[in-house]
Amino acid sequence: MIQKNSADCAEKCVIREILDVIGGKWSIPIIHTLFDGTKRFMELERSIPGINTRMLVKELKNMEANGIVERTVYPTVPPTVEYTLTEKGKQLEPVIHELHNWGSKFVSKEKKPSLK
Amino acid sequence: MIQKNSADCAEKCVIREILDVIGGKWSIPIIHTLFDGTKRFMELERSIPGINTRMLVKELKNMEANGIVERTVYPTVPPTVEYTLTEKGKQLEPVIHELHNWGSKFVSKEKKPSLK
DNA sequence: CGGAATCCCTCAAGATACTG
DNA sequence: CAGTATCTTGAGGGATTCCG
Repeated sequence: MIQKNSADCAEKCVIREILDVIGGKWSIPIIHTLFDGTKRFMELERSIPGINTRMLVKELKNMEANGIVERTVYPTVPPTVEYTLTEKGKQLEPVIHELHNWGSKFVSKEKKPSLK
Repeated sequence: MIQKNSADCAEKCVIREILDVIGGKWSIPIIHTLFDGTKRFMELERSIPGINTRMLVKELKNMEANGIVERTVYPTVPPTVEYTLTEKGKQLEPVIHELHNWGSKFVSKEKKPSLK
């Protein structure tokens, strides 16, 4: 039996932190795109339909701050910036896989009312 | 065309749907509490420090609409309402486990700047 | 090209008070 | 007890313009 108080809260807090990283609207699409390998800023922008500049910048900064992606700047003119998944970021694969696995079993087979 | 393939977009959409279910601030704590078994409304409220009535109701309704929990009403006075994880809800365990597993490897060891 | 700065809007989330 | 009903705040997200 799991301990029900302090350790319990800690576990929830950890998951909260994770969701702060991958819970954003564009986090998964970005990570998913970067699974293919290093991408430039504009490549990401083009690879992810619907995202806008500000959101991409914001998410990338958040991910960088959380050690998910690495940002590399090449001093060219015009500037070249590349984004790569870190080891920490790459290890999100089983998480996303499990998410997708659960989803393929249940979600989108039914209709969700989306009550407001 | 623009996308690599259509299954790619579908996959992302599915994960989006999942995060709509478990991405809420209180979703995981509630699910986690319900892993212990059926709980009454007030038991949930007491088991989850910091949550307020409105949020608990809202999350539970959302989860019920998504087939994660089942709501059972007993016609007593005062009313008795019980919440139980459905099979679909129970199968979130590997997902949460994988989330936690990733988190315990990386999160909370470093410090997150939480830049704005 | 890769952002930063601004403005704007919607909605998640919180605090309380009330009710069948 | 198990919720509604309101009001309020703030964060997340979007569109656009500007800059080195």
